[in-house]
Order: sequence, then C-alpha cells, then structure tokens
Amino acid sequence: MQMDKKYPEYKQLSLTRIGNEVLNFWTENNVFEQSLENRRNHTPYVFFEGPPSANGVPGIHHVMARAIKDIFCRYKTLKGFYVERKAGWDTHGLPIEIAVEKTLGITKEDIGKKISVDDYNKACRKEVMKYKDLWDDLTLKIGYWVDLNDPYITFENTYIETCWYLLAQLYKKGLLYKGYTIQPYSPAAGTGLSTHELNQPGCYRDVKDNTVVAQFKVRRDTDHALLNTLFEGGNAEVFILAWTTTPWTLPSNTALAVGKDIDYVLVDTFNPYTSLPVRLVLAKPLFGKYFPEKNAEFTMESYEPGSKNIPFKVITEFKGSQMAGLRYEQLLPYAQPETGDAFMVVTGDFVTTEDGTGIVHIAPSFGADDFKVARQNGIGALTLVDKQGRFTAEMGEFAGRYVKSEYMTDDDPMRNENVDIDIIVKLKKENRAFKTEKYEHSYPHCWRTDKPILYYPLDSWFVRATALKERMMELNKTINWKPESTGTGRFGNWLENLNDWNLSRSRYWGTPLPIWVSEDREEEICIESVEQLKAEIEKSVAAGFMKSNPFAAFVPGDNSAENYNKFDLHRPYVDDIVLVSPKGNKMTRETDLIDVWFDSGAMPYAQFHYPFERKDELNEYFPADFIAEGVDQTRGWFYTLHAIGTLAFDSVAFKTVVSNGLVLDKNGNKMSKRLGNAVDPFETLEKYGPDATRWYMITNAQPWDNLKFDLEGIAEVQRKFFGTLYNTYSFFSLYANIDGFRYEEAEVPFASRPEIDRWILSELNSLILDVDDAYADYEPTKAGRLISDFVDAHLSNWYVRLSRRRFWKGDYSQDKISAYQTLYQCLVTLAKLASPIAPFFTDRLFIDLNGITGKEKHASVHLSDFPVADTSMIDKQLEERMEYAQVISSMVLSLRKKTNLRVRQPLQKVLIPVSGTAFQSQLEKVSNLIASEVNVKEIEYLSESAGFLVKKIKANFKTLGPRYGKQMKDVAATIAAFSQEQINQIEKDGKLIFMLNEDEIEIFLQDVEIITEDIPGWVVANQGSLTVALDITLTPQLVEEGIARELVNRIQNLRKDKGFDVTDKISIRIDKLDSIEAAIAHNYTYICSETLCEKLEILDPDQLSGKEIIDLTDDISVGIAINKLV
RNA sequence: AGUCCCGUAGCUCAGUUGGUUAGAGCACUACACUGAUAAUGUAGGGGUCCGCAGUUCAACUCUGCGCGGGACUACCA
Repeated sequence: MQMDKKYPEYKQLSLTRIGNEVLNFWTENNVFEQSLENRRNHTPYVFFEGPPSANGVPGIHHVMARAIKDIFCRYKTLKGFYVERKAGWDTHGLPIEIAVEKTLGITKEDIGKKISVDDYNKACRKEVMKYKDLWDDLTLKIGYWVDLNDPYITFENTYIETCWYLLAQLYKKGLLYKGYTIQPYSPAAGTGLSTHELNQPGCYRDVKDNTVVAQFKVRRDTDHALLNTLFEGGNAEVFILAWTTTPWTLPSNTALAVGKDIDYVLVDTFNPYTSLPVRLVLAKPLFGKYFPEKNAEFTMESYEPGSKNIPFKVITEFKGSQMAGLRYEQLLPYAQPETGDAFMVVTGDFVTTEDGTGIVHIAPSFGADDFKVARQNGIGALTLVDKQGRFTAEMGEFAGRYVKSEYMTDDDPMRNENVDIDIIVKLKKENRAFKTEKYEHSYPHCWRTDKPILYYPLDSWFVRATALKERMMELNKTINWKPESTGTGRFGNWLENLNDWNLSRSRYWGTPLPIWVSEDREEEICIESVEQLKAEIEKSVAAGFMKSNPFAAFVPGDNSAENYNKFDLHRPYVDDIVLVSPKGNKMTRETDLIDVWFDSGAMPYAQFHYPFERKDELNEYFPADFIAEGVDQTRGWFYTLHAIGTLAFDSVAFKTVVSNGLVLDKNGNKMSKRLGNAVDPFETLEKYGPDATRWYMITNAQPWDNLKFDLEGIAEVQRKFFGTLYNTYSFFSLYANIDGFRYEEAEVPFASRPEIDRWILSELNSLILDVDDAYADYEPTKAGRLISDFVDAHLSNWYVRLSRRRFWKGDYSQDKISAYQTLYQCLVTLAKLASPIAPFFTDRLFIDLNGITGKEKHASVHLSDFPVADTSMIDKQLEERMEYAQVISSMVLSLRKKTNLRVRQPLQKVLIPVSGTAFQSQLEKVSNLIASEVNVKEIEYLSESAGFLVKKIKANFKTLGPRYGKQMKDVAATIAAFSQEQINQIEKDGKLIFMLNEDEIEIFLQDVEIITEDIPGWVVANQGSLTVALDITLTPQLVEEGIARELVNRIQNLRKDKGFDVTDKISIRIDKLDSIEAAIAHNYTYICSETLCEKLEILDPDQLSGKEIIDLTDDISVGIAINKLV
C-alpha cells in the first residue's frame, strides 16, 4: 500500500453508478464464485431456485422475489455456510406451444405435416428462451447471485430422465393409475387441467350466465308410490323443477337428484310464458323465491293468461326420500344413453336448498358429482358435446354449435349467438321453462387460454396423492412457513381437501409419460432410465417390432452432454418406440405428456440428474433449507415440491419457505400492462440503482404483505438511508485523509475510549445481535429497519453530530484516534450487516475503507464473515443515559425555541430535578454532552424537593390494577388529587395509607409516578418523567460570547463559500463597530482558533475594502473580508 | 358460500404479555442548527385506532357479529 493512498472521496452519491461499477468488479474478479469457493466444504445451506419461464418479460415483482432469495443466501454465506445456487428454467408446457403456433402460423394438426417435427421442436426450444437475455440481465443488475452459467433446463434429456425415474418410483409404489373421470378440460387448449392449474390466481372469474329453471315432466305410466299423491284431484301435468347455470348440459340430462331429508311441496300454478296450468315440485325452503307472498291473494279462477299476477296453491308436501325412483320424460330427446338406466329421480347428499329449486339436474358427463351419483344409481350418461366444445351431430338444429361463444373465432358469424339462449327459448315454447334469469357466479377459466373450461369425461393418469394425504399434512407441520398462516391456513386447507393429481396432458411439448401398454392393456411397463429404455428397445428389435435402436449410440453411465444429446426424449420421437412385453406382445406408449408442474416439483432431484449423478450426496442438496416464491405458488410449486418429496422420499422438500405477497401499484391496484400501471424494472434500476430499489422493497412492507410500490418511496430511501450513510462516510474520509488515519495504531482499549465512543459501540453491538436474529428468523424487513434506524438516529444524528469537533480539532491524539477507530468500526460493521440487502453500495463502502486499512484480507464484503457481537461492549445503562441526554437536549431546544433564544447564544445553566442518586449519577456521565449540544455552561441537579418544586402524581395502573380491581378508578382519582404534602410524604416514607369508602388503601412508591410539573420562576419542560428548567438570564458576557459565535459561524460560511480548504489559514478584517468590538476583544483567541485565523484586524468601515456585509443578529450588520494566507 | 390476511394521521407504516395523554417517517407551514449532510432539530395543523356488542377495574390490543379491501378455496346445480 502506498503511503499517500487516501480514502476515496466523492462529489455526490450515485447509486446507479455504484451499482454498475461494483457489478463490473464482481464480474472481473469472479466474486460470486469466490464467495462459494471461500465456503467450500463448509456445512451446506440448501436453496432451491424456482424456475421462471423465460418466454415472458420480467416485471418489478421479480425484483422483489429475487431480492428476498438473494438476501438469505448472502446472509447464510456470511454466516459461514456453503450456499449452492443453481439457476433454472421452466421450459415446457402450453404457453410455449401456443406462442410457437402463433409465431409460425400453424395449428397442432400441422405438426409433422406443414412443419417437420424437428423444426417444431427447435422452434419450441428457441421460443422458450426468448427473453433469457433479458432475465439474465435483470438478474445481474439487481445483484441476485445465482449460477446462470450452468442452469437446469427442464427440456433437457437428463432432466426428463430424472422425472421418469421419479414417476417410476411412484409407479412401483402403486401411486400411479389410469382413471376415467370428469375433469376440468379446456377445449381451447385441447387438454385436461389439474386442480392446481385451476387454482392459479385469476382462474375463477365472475361471469354472467343465462340460467333456467326447467320443468321435467313426471311420467304417470310407471309404478311409484308417490304418483297418486302427485296427480290427486287434478289432471294437470306434473313437473319437477330443476335449475341450471349451464343450459347446454340439459340435452345430456339423465337424472334428477333430490335431498332425502329435504321437504318438497306440490304446487298448482300457471306457467308464466305459456300461461298453461301446471303442477310443480320444488323444495319447500325455496318456495318463497318463486311464489311471492303477495300473490297468495289471487285465486286460481281469477287468473288471466299473460297477467303477472300468477296465483298458486299448495297441494301437499313430502320428503325427498319419497321421490326417489320417480320417472320423468326426457327433456330434450336428441339421443339416448347407450347403457344404464336414465330419467329417474335419485337422492344425493350434495343437494342443498341454498339456491335453485332444491332439485339438481344431473348430466353425468359434465359434472364430478353428477358422474358419481349416476354411477351409484346405475344411471347412464350422454355426452352430446365434442372435445372442441361443440354439440355433436345428434343434436339436431344445435349440431355443431359451440356451447360457449368464447370458443368461436372472432370472425365466426355465430360469434354473437348464444346457444344457451336458444335452448331456453325452445324450452319456453315447449312449456318446459318456468323461470329464466341472468345469474352471476364464478366459473373456472383456463389459465393459459383465458377461456372457460368444461367439465368433461377423460381418460387420465393420476398420482394417488390422497393416499399420502395424512403424511403430507404431518410433514407440513414441520415446515417453517413465513408467514405461518400460509402454511397452516392456505396450504393446510389445501392438503385437507386434497384430490388426486391429474398428470395427463394431451400436448406435444412436455415430458412424455414413460409408460408403455400392451393392446389388451394387460401388460404395462414404466421406464425409469434411458439405459433401461435402450435395453427394452433391444428386446423389441430382437422381437422384430422395431427395425433399429435409436439409442444405439447412447453409452449408459456416461453423463456427458454429448452422450445425452444423441437422442431426444420428446414427442413424437418417443412415440415411435414400440416395446415388447414379457409375453411377447407389442406395447405402445401412452400418448400423454405430464403436467409441467411435475417438472418444477422434480427440480430438487432433476437439477443434479439424480440418481444418475450425485446419488450418494442427496442429503447435501435435499431437502432445501430455504425457498421463496410468491404466495401464488402455494398450490403450484410449493405443493408439487411437497407432494413429490413426500410421495417419493417421505420427506419435506423444504424446511423454510417465505411466500411473498403481490407488488401493487402505488394506489393498491394490480399492475398490468393493459392498465399501463406496470413499473418497468429496468427503468427503475437505471434511475435509482439496485440498492435503493431493493432496500425500499424490503423495508417498506413485510415480504408477505402486499407492497404498494411507489417510486417516491425509493427516492426517500435513497435520500434518507443511503444519503445519510454516504455522508457519514464522506465525513470520515474527509478528516481521516487529513490526519492520515489508516488504522495502523494499536486499538485504543475500550475502557479508555470516551463515553460517546463506548455508547455507539454498545449500540452497534446490540444492533449486531438484533439484526442477526432478524435475518435468522427470516425477517428482512425488521433487519433493514433496525439498520436504518441505527444509521439515522444513532450514528449520524447523535454520534457524528456530537463528535464532529473531535475529528477536526486538535492534534492526532488518542482521543482522536479513538474517534476514528470507533467510526471506522461502525461503518465496516454496517457494510457487513446491510450487505445482504444492499450488496452493491455496501461493497463499495467496504472496499473504500478496507482498501486503505487492509484490516481484513477479503477483497469484498461478500467474502467476509458476519459480525459477531462483542457483548462485553454492550452496556444497557450507558444506552439508557444516552437516551436521557437526547431527550433532555431536545427539551432544552424546545425551551430555547419558546423563549426565542437561538442555540448560538450561550446560556448559564440547566436545572434538572432528580429523585434518586442513581438517576443523578447516570446524568452526570452525560452532562458535558448535553451542555455542549444545547450550549449551556453548567447542569445543576435538584434533589431537594421541599417547597421549591411543584409536583404531580399519577397512579401506576399496572401495579395497582390487579390489587384494587373495581376500585381502580376511584383510587386513581384520589391519587391524582394528592396535595404537595402527601406527595412529599410518599417520597420520603416510601408508602402511604389512605381511606377510600371504608377501605384502607396502601400504596408504595412503585405504585405511583411523580413528576415535577413546575419550578416557579423558571421556564420548564416536561416529557415523561423528565423535567428540565432553563436559566434564561443573559449577562453581558453571555451576550458577547453569543456574538462571537455568530461571527465565527459567518466566517466559516465565508470560508466555505470561497472554497477554502478546511486546513487553510486565513486573515480576517472586520468593520469596527461599537456593538461588537468588546465581543471580539473578549473572545479574540476563540474566534481565531475556530476559524484558523492568524491575523484578525479591526478597521474603520471606510478603510475596509473588498468586504462583504453580513447580518450578524437581527440588529447588527457588519462588513467582513477574509483572505487565504499562502 | 367458506378459509386466511389486511383496515391506526392526507400517504407509507410502528405499536411489546391488555395499563393512563396512540407513535415515526413522508408531505405542508414557520423557525432554528450545521466547516459532513439532498441530513437534522423545534413548533404547528392533522386520529370516532373500520363499526357495533361482549369479557375486564382497564381494549388499538382479547372474543363475537358486521362493513370495506385483498388473496385463496369450492361439486356448487
């Protein structure tokens, strides 16, 4: 190190510039890699990066999410852990296919025809990494340290192979099965959806549908005990009413469900559309909804067709159980079910009387409950809708029409037609509709196409997640959720209501299901590795089912990229593989792909190609100690990680999870490109720099609360936190450079340091403990706020403010060295404490400091160790008395303000009443600080209370409350009304007994709070239990000193204006004025030494040239000229 | 419809195991301090702590019922 090397000084703070410079420094010196190397073979701290999809552009919320991840990884690194961080990309799935189809202008059917499979495959690989550069750029710019050079990519063969391995493990455990069920299905996407896909935010949306209460005509020509009752005394047709929000399912109706304990009524009335007399069945609790009380007055006979006043008459009532088995005429007879019974009333426990009619229309193909209840009762099904969402050919005039208009293309001539309405119209004409209305309810939509889904019968492969539901819940209890409620509430509820995981997707671009099945479905094989597949193909080739082995060149055990790039496990290549069963039968692959969420849930293992690589090290990278993503991943990634962890390894996949909330705009609205309120992360980083952006996001709201993102807030952080810290450093470097402080002197012993140094070091060490706790508890907001409070309130506005003089005045003494060492320690420690949150600025600070002193061997703060608190330096008494000093100073300043005595005017003394010696000795240790801060000459303590002070007494509710309960109010009032004598007595004796309505009340000193309210003849201020009085007498000497100080201040300002260096010596010439002459004469040395003046002349105003006229006080103006001495 | 989170000054947020007169910052006004400071200090305005009930001597804090905002769940006809 060169002797003349200096701490860098800056003209102004630019966090953006620092961000760029430090980023270059990291890149050039491989600091991230070093930070890993530094901790190699230390205890691992396992972190999983949730893979984003790079086919969308990153938003400001990604900055938030990535900052949180980065903070804890950096913190743990500082704490000595080895934190491997592998980036990852989620590359499979529908959005990629859709984007590719759009880009190439093709549809799914064109694959292999208009475009070769190879090209399609390539296009997908390209599409999926479309914005990778943008993502990498953002990742670097915000300082998120993650290994971008060797990311895991879900479309790679090695990744897929691990997925296959995991599926095979589940298969072996009997946790994979194929089932025919009613599933959410997206006709627009042409694929079924899993429940957690449906549970993505925004999938359920409120829509208005046309609903209808349909009349199902009871058949009289069958045997049923209830028929006599239903048809008694009338020949009108009898109808059962059932409500639906999906009229397009009515042609597929095959049953009606009632609740067996629900009461139903039989009513005579007229159909409002046809005015024909009808007899209806509906649930009694819902009767009033259709038959308003006011219509009861109308008689059946008085009804005029078309009138709105429709009369009604209740005939009888019965239970739902009595209705079971009733037969009815098919409502819309387009087709008949091929198997099973149909058009019968059944009972179901899901029927409620919440809405509708208390009778549920059952279309087994389009509802899970419908399917279940139909199967239980042997009812057949009708599926009069195809997979594109159109009515089938059997549907007569409706054949070929889409059941939801959203499925039509924009230029479809039927675009504005709604088939539900046409069905309703038909029912109305046929006297089969009793009521119709628009109804708003929430309906699930496909998260990819934004179009409504249908429930549709599909063949699918499922993971039997329900089998391990209990275990998942048990393991969940061991996970540390931040916040806790997400784990117990949201995630816990989800596990309780768990369904089996539907894995199947009918698409192209994804991980293929590795299951081959024989034609008769008797024989199955689930492949768990490429090696196994290759061997199976060999058998198939031998059996003559395949001509050659596409995996011939693959060398088992060779994990090189080259070896794994010799083939492609994607469709349709994999579909060409035909295997041979043990019995010698042909086996073909189940054509489904698996849910992309399985890919992401498999990342803990697949990122390292487990178990084909790093098999024995599993416990070094699984389970994760920590993961973090948005709360919207609760049913997404958090679930799939947990499910696979539990099912395949009987383990949690993560021990701690931080789920962060949404980033909203400053008005609390969701950000969206459409509304134009989305914040561009790149612009924000460019303008405010990464540190301020991160600091703001972390300290403004808890990560799990939603953040109202306001750029003003970043500006404030920049000014308040970084500006203050920067200024503190500037102050340090300015004087340290002058004095040549390089931390070369021996450490000044702690006990020898002055009070204020020991105080800030005590606070600093307390801060280390608190911040460490906050990080360890995954509370970054708390950590950040603690740090900024320390910098602002303690370091800058008290320590530096009061110590300023020590830095620039006098010789390079031990006191001065102590000041430098103390401030240096504070700054270096702060750099380390804050480095997880603000990695760039703190590294600059660390390097600027350490570059001169060489105190630490590390080239970067991120290679250092987290500070360890020296608890021997923590002195709570000292912290307490310094707080007294701050409060008292502020009270005196307040008094000065009230009495219009500015701080430069010295005053003689401050009087502080003290109640005990302990308190007084506390104050005595800080009295000089108070005196200099508020510019008074002495502090006097007043322990004598007799007569002089006016005191006030208050009850201490905390101690008296439990003792006196109901009497508390009276006791408090009595105490407040104590006379001065009584107060003095309790102070003297320590206790007092008084009577309150017959009862004897005994109180002690700790049961009351006594404060001095007033000191007659003084100006007094109170705050809490503290009281101060100020002597405001101005002697001529004090006035002169005041003038001298004003003069010094003006001269200093002149020096600064003229750009003199702080060490320049000057000469001063001043106008000769009567009002100040004595002040200068009596304070001559003081003025000269403060201003570094070698020569002070007082000249007649006429003779003074080159002077400036300065206002000294309200009444005095004076001409001053200063010159630099060479 | 249910579950969870949130509701404190114009704005962003603190508020310990219930304890007396509910705080900070920003913004606004005035004044002051400063040879580090885009900082800071002092003073001022600004509050039915979402509402109502209950428990308690005492509720911003605990309980219940509502209201408003948000997230999530749902077979919901």
